[in-house]
Order: sequence, then C-alpha cells, then structure tokens
Amino acid sequence: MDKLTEETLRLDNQLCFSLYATSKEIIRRYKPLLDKFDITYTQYITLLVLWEQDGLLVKTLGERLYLDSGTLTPLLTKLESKGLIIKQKDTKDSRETTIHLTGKGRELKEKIIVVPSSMGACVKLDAEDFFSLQKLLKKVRNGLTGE
Amino acid sequence: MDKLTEETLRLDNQLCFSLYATSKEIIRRYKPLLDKFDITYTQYITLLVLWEQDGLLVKTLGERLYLDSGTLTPLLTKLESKGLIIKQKDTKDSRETTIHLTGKGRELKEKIIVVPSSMGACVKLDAEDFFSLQKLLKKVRNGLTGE
DNA sequence: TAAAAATAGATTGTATACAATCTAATTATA
DNA sequence: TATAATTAGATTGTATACAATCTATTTTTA
Repeated sequence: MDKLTEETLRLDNQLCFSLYATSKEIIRRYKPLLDKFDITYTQYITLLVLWEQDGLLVKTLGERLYLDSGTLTPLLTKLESKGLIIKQKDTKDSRETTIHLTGKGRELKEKIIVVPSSMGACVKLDAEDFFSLQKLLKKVRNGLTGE
Repeated sequence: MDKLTEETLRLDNQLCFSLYATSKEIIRRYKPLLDKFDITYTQYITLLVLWEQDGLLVKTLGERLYLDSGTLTPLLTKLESKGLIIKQKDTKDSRETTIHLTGKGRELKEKIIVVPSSMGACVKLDAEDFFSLQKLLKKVRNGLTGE
C-alpha cells in the first residue's frame, strides 16, 4: 500500500473526526453544568432556539437544529413533561404542531446564563481564533454537497 | 433581559453548536458511501485506527477515538460478527482484550480508499482553510479544561 | 503477604440520532 | 372536483454515546 493511501486513511487527517471528537468533548463538559438544571445538551439547544423565538413549529425547530422528527418528538415530549414547553396542535393546519414555552420555561432562561459563560471559560480560544473557527465551520456547512 | 445576555444565548453564537451541527452533517454525507461497505461511521473510524496499528487494546482504541467501553464493547462485537476483527483475551493480563484485524478486515482497507476521497470532494475547503481548521480544532481540544 | 486500591472491559439504563415507514391532513393537478 | 402528490409529525428499528455500576484481575501498600 503506497504512502499517499496510508496518509489519506490516517485518523488524524480526517477533518470529520476532528469535528466529531471536539464536539463530543465539549458537550461532555456541558453535562455537569446542565445537570444542575435537569436538562440535557440537546434539550438545552432546543430551548436556546425557543428563547430566541417562541411559538415555532416542530419543523422549524428541526431545520434550526439539524434534527428530524424522530429525534425531536421524544425530546419535546420530555421537555413538556418537565413543564418547560407546551405542544399545541395548530388550528389552521392540523398537521402542524406549535411549541410554546411555559412560564417555567421562560424563567429558566434567566437562570441559565451562567452556562455559556462557564463554557466560554472552558474553551481557551481568544476572540480572533473563536471567530476564525466559527467562520470556517460555516464555510464547511455551506459548502457541503451531496443530497 | 439585556442585549448582552440575549446575544450570549443566541444559538448561532455557540461554538459548540457549530461543531455539533457541522460534524453531524458531514457524518450524514458519509452514510451512503459507507453503506456500500456495510459499516457505520463509528465502525469506520474504529477500523481507521486498526489499519494504522493492528492489535490494540480496547482501552487504547477508546483513548484514540474518545469512546468508552460502553460504546466500544457492542461496536466491536458487531465488527467481529461481520468478520472484520477478532477479540482476543490477553494471556499476560486477562483483564485486557486485544483487537486484531482479520484477513477480510485488512482487505477492506484496500477497497475503502474511495471514501475519504469522495468526502474530500464533498467538503469544499481549500488546503489553507483545511489546515487552519484542523489547527484550531486541535487547539480547542488541547485547551479544554474541567475534569 | 493479606487487604485495599486500581484497572480493563462488560453491563445497565437513559438519551440521542436518523433512516424508513406510517398516518392524517393539505395541495396540486389532471 | 376526485385523485395523486406532498407535507408535518409520530412511530419503529438500529446504532451510537456515556454515566454508573459490576466483575474479575492485577497492583499497591500497610
């Protein structure tokens, strides 16, 4: 097997693996912080979207979060059972379901501000690197082809 | 709620979410490629490690892949049932298990070279951006604190 | 060296992820 | 307008992830 092939297949040269590993390691750091609020990481990012704009459709949440109904349906059921959101069948188009924050869900926003701050301290990047990284990641997502 | 807090909690400002979303979207692009070889993404990266160095302990694989035994044990069982690897209890220290590629597992390496090539074409980054991104991701992982 | 501590990997339980399929409802079109 | 095509969300099945716990074994240390 030639050198180039060997090099191409090296784990450390796989961009995807770097992303995958880094993402998982950061999410692991979130866990103890989020545990205090009794929510998981995926539940947290779902709430982030709703705190920006309440009353979204499941479909819209899915587009924002890159998640499908197979993931969102049980997750939203859990958030509802925690009393943080309410699912409401739309009256105009009864296929649609609108997600609304409850009072408790809105209150959580005020308390949870410590989470992104603590995580910022955990990820040791200066502002310049932070923005370069964000920009490169967006470039990757926008450039993705296939499907 | 003040402007800064709103801004801090915006999903698009969360580095972790960028990583999480980008990683998932790329892995999704891998699926149809890997389907042809009847392996999943996690099985693929496990094999990448073994193709670099055969005969590793489960523990070492876990360190390389950032995965624990709860994930690796069933995954390795699956790779074994596909006939790609063999699990071997170490004779010196019987707590340890060594993972060996089979002939079939080694042969797969020759065929699978099309996968990283296709993925490279899918991710539209020039060499400079590619290396900057890799460098920044490594910086993040090395800088992570907590635990 | 006997008991305590540590270690490797397996097991259990909970929570994603996502493709594929299903159901009910809405739109498009012949 | 009746039927086909599309759509939103739920369901099903498979495969991760990972914390917590368990078991068997090895190492430390009192």
